[in-house]
Amino acid sequence: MHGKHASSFHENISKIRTLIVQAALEPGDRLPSERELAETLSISRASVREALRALSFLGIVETRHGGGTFLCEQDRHRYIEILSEFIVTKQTKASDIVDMLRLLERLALTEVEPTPERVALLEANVQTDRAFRQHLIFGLKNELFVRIWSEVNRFYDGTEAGDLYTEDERRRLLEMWRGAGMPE
Amino acid sequence: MHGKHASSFHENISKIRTLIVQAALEPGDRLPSERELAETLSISRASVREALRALSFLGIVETRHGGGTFLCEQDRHRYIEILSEFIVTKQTKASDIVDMLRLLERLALTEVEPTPERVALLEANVQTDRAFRQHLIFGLKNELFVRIWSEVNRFYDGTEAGDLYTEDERRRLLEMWRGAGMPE
DNA sequence: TTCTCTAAAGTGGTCAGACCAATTAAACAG
DNA sequence: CTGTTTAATTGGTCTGACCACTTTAGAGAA
Repeated sequence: MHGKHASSFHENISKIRTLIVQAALEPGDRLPSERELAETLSISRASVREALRALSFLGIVETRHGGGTFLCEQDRHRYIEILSEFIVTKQTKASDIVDMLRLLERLALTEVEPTPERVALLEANVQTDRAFRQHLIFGLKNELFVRIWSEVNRFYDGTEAGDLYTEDERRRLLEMWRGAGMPE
Repeated sequence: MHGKHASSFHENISKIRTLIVQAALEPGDRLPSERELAETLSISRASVREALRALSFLGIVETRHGGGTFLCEQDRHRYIEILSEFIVTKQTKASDIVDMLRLLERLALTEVEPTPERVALLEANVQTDRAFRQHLIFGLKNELFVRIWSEVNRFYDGTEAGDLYTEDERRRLLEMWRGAGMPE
């Protein structure tokens, strides 16, 4: 027997966070490279990457292709409290939820470039309301945005309210998007 | 042969979510195995895993070692649980906060009609970043939207990061808005 | 048959090495 | 010193393998 694989996903995250603390890294500083981390922590690079991806998703770390991995501003954020509050108290009007989703998704249309691939992707999913909206949102690269949308949308799903757009509306949105092309 | 890298992290998440919807999976159902997903979506298993990890963080999916990957129960409890977890970790990229605010405010410009009164109001406040943006947002009638913006912005204020736009930018936004005029 | 137990198959978790893509730093020419 | 080119660094993805855990199917005993 060999008892290897002593590492686990959460332990790896913990290791990296410990390393950040012990190295006295400050917001903006660059972490060791993934290869270096792998060797230092005695885990594979793939595991390092999964841990870093999680830290990135949590907003602790930021990666730049070819540049390195950097420590984010470690600020406390209230926005999740907001969402939890509005969910718990659920004083929110259902119509506000719908409006919110429509606004966010419409925003995605104005902010994301309508490349041929993206257009094709949406076109292929125009028949399914939820799939269509998901692809719309995930076009944005802002993870905070995706998270907020996910939570609001989950709430919406809980209401069993059916489709947010009709297929005609979705097709019209798609046309408008393709037609828009270039801002400024 | 190693060939193309047509995939990206966000696209992969999108693909998997689409697959979940199209397969009409219900909470508790098992997703295809990672290997199967990799082949179906034409991406590597490593990429599938990174995407699944993200979905796991979003509370959409749950993995069991040796058992499989399952769609989460989407009841309220689970959902509060996720939020509380986010609250505990309370980490978010500052850049995402900034992006979020800019997106929301830009959205307000496209959604709110530039009536003479509103234009005058913004013009009167164009010298102060905070006031300008606030009047922008309050043009939207969606309470949830305003609430989320308020909280996110409060956090932003906490960072003492200074103005979000320069005065020139604000003036340009104003001009763009006034020029846009009429939707549909 | 029915039950138990074991071996095999299936699935997520990890690892290793390779190549691609973007950035950065160094070497170079002017 | 400045701008350009080249090499090294680093994150992103792919492939294939093996480990650890779970589930399932089949063999064997009652």
